[in-house]
Amino acid sequence: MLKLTKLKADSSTEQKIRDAAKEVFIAKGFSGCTSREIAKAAGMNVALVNYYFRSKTALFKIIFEAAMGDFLLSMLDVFNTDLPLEEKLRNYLDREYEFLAKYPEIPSFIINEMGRKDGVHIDNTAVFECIEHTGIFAECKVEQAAGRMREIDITSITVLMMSNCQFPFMAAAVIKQVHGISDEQYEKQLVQHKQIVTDMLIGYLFPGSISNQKTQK
Amino acid sequence: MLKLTKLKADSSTEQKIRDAAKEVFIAKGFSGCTSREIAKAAGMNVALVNYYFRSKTALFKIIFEAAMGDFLLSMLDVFNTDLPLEEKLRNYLDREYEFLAKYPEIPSFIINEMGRKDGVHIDNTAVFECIEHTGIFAECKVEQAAGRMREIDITSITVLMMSNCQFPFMAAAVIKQVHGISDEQYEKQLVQHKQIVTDMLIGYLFPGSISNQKTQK
DNA sequence: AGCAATTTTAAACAAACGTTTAAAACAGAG
DNA sequence: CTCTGTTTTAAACGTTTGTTTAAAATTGCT
Repeated sequence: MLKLTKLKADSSTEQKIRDAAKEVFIAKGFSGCTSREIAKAAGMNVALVNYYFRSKTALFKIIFEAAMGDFLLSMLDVFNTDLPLEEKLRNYLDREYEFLAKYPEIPSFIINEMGRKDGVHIDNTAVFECIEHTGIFAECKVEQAAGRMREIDITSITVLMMSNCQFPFMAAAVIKQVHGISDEQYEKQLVQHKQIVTDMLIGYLFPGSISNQKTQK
Repeated sequence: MLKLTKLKADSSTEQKIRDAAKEVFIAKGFSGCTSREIAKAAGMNVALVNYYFRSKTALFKIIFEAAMGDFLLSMLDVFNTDLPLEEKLRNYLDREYEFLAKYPEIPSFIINEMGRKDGVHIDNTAVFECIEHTGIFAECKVEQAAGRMREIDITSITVLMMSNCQFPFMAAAVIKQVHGISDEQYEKQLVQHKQIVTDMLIGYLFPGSISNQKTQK
């Protein structure tokens, strides 16, 4: 055999570094952590980080794109169902809060790193068309034309959804400090905030819907 | 005279460093920039940063608290008017979008730095009571008791407001890249998004208000 | 002018950074 | 066991980091 010994390598060490890097990068950002910190978190020597992944920058790109992917995947398979639009959006909100409860730091991570002057740049067409391919946008336009959905451009709809899902997790530290509430209290807060957000968004986007006639409280 | 010469010092150099630090810190965060970068932005020698402000950390605290103050002040004098609550919230949304158009990076800055494990910690009671002292929360409870405002806890109300104001500015880079729109296009987007947010929030918080009967576009 | 205090500078400091090296430890095949 | 390629280690690399130093320039006062 020529060089098939290489195939077994990708299990332990490389994956441990990848996992540690994911945790550290997402928690602290690219410039907020060091190669040695990642190595230590993985229980490895510093040199191994560059042995498996050429450089800190190269490793970061891998982690970032994976995070971006996880985030996208979570929304895509909600949109790929064939429920009515309103139910799809309800499910999206459910899923989003569920995802964010599990990975609350990912939106900050993506937003910060993409906002940096010298930050990462994604293939914009890929992400957008990935979502558009689910037909969700077309579906919105159909509902809007039928008068069942409020006439708002797609961009604003997505910003409304993202704002009300992601911000409560991104600003958790500030909100907890300002309102002087504990971690457990804020978790409960988030549960009821999800309900409020759902009521508000569905009520606003589908003004005539039967599901929000006198559903206040 | 003993040592009154010191009084004139605070005009030029010190202020230039402060201004440069504000710009650089807010744009890149504490760990995203260096002392030398700040000095260069101010056109000064590195040592002067530590001559006027003991350390990078000390300078950062000053900048952070100033940013926090600016942000608070902007909302406080809206709440200190004696307009009806609904008008107050409308004005708040106006002011917030105006402020954020001018300083779009401040929310990210505050949220990121306060979210860091070893990040800055504010005097939580100070900020909260500063807002409470305007009577805005009491006013909400009065309106809620009178059945004119939806029964939602104060925390959720503030989170709703902040989410829909701050997030569109914080995530600007991501949204622009994903939707493939230019800076100018996104500015227009924000103008109409403000209107949408206002309609939605007012409509949700004051369900019976005359100002949102059939105001859909 | 001359003097004392303040402000600015260039240089240096140790520590930490990302990255590379060269040798050691390990694995599998003959 | 030996040999070969892969994985891991400790050490060092040249920079850059925040900070300090000590000398130079500047200022304000008499």
